[in-house]
Amino acid sequence: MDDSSVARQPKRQARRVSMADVARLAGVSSQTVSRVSNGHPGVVMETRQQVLSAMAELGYRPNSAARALKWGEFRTLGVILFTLSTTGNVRTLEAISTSAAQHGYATTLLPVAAPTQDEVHGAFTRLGELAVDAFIVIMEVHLLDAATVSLPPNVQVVVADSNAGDRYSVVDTDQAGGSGVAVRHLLDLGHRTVWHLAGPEESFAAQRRADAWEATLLDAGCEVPPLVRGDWSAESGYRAGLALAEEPDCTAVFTANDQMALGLLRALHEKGKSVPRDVSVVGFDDIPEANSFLPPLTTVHQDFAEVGRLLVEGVLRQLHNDSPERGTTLVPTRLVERASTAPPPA
Amino acid sequence: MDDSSVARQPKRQARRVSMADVARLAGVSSQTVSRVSNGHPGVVMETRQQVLSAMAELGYRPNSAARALKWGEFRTLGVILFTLSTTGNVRTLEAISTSAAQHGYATTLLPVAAPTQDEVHGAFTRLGELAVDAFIVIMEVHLLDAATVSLPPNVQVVVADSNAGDRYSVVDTDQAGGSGVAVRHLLDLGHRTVWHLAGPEESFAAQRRADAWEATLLDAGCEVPPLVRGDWSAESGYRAGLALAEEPDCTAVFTANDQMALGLLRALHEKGKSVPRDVSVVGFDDIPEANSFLPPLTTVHQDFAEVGRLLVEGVLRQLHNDSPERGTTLVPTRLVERASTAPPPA
DNA sequence: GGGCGCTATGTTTACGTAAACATCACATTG
DNA sequence: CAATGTGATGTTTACGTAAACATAGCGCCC
Repeated sequence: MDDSSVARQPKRQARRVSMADVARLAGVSSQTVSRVSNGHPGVVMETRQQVLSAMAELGYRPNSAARALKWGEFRTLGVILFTLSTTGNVRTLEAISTSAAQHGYATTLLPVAAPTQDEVHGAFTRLGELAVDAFIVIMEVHLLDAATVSLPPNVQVVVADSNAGDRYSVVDTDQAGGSGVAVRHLLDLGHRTVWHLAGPEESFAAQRRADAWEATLLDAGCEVPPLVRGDWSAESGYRAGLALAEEPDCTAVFTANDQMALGLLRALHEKGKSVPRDVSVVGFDDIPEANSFLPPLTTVHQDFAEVGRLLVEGVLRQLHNDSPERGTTLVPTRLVERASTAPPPA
Repeated sequence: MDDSSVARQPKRQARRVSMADVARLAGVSSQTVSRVSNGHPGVVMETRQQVLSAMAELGYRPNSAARALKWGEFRTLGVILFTLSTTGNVRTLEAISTSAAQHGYATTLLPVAAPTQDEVHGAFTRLGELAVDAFIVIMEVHLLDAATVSLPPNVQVVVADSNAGDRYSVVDTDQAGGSGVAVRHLLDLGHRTVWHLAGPEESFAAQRRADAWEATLLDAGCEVPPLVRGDWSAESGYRAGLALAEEPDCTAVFTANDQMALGLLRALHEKGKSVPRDVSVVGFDDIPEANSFLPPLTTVHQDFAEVGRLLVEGVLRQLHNDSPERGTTLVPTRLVERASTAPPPA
């Protein structure tokens, strides 16, 4: 599987063209080539042209390793995450890479196959070898805890989707706020209480959403129905929906993400329950497809772009100040009202 | 926006600990530190221990720039893509990064904000500066054409989702085969012809699917209905669906991706058309949610994992042989039959 | 017209690592 | 016991780039 331990030999293939080669062809010193390559002033037009055409002729390409060695930086951010199969991770990654690009940084992915301790440990061990200036970690915090020992020192880190604000700089969606708004929206419509289809236990985000759901219900003096667990997938939402359809007093469901809501809608439909007439449903994420569900889904909109932007700015700030930061930054959510919620049946 | 042109100054922050520092503390030569760091034999246990504890005390982390300079490789692949908002790109990227990791390579993202020529040109210019050994390009081929001039020379490239097999090594899903199967499935059910909701014009994949749809219909001696264009989004599928619902003889639709099919289903439902009783629908991609659509969607399954695997293996092979390859490798698809297709109404 | 400053270019050096080569201590052997 | 080999460690060098410093040519001013 992993041949990274295979003996590494310096590649003795035809050596790449270097500044010296270009300099020789152009009849100048390599320093002049360097000046042209970096757009420095003080090179007369004629010389510049000679160098440029020599570069073109040889297919010169600056060696980023040597550059990085000289500069002490790669202009690259490393992103550690478990999976690209959840919307949140993908959209966050997209925002990170876009934002990083705007700051002149590339983004290197360090996928961790499974969120097991061994895998995480291995990933952090390999981290030190990566051509990366700083890291952004998108993962459940208890796994980060387990691996903390091997987190390379002297490296700036920012964490998403975590509660480790006491030890790292954390940026996260305001899970609690969003969940509260979702639940209160349903209560305001007149529902006596709200059921919750939660994400998997090991997810920090799922936990936060479930906690806020319960707190909001208690705060409003409502009964707290038993918690139903899914695993983020539409399929798990479908299974949960089949069960919830049997609960006669279940008139409102807050689902921890939109995919599960999709499955839930299908189950309710199959069971002959109409949404929103018989049951109201609120999702979380506001994926682009949510507007095309049957019916269009009322859901909590997450601003992934903002999360990504703050992550990148945070880690670059730490990098430039050469000092770590702590504390949690929450990105607000907003409720998007569509057609899946209504007052309870009379 | 882009501050990559801002004057770069070598970071004069507290210099990182180097082998020399470790060597000094451990009372050995830096070469011995190197030997320990790389697990070479021929270092006596006691010395090794001293070095290791000196490393730990100073928080030593090998400098990957110097390493890369020495070895001539970064063990990193660059992936150029336009967007992470389409399922295909995301899933392909996921497969690439996983497969690369198994070969001991990291994956660097080079997002191109918009598929305009300027953007692409800029991206390719920046490529040369990236700490990357080879590239995988996921993009529409005509844009690659426009930018070809500035594609860095002496670099191995593999392309996904393209028809540039005559100039590059290309790996792609068998778009034509998959589309043919989808259309024939509908014809076999007894539909007189099949309508097509295509992806955007500038997409190569969309073009291939549309071409195959038309060819299959002609091949079967069917009338070819006017082509309907979407933009991959569920919203565009919805708009197209509203129009198609007005076509009395439209009993079967082949949709170029699953998201558009979702929107189409909503539109048909709103217009009082039952799927599959009145209209049959086939999608493309087989996203995880397709099974939870109303009704569960019959669709063409793409093996993104295989595409990613082949891309990585192809580019690594080129890298190790130091010679480019050409030609196209097609990854087969398969039809997943669910509940959205049936014989036409009597 | 000689010194001064400015511009264009060349030379030296350092970045951190690791291969290649050099040395040294000690054990083995004839 | 001296010659020889062997294993552990140190020294030199090169990777490609770019900052810092050096130099050479030239116009300008008093």
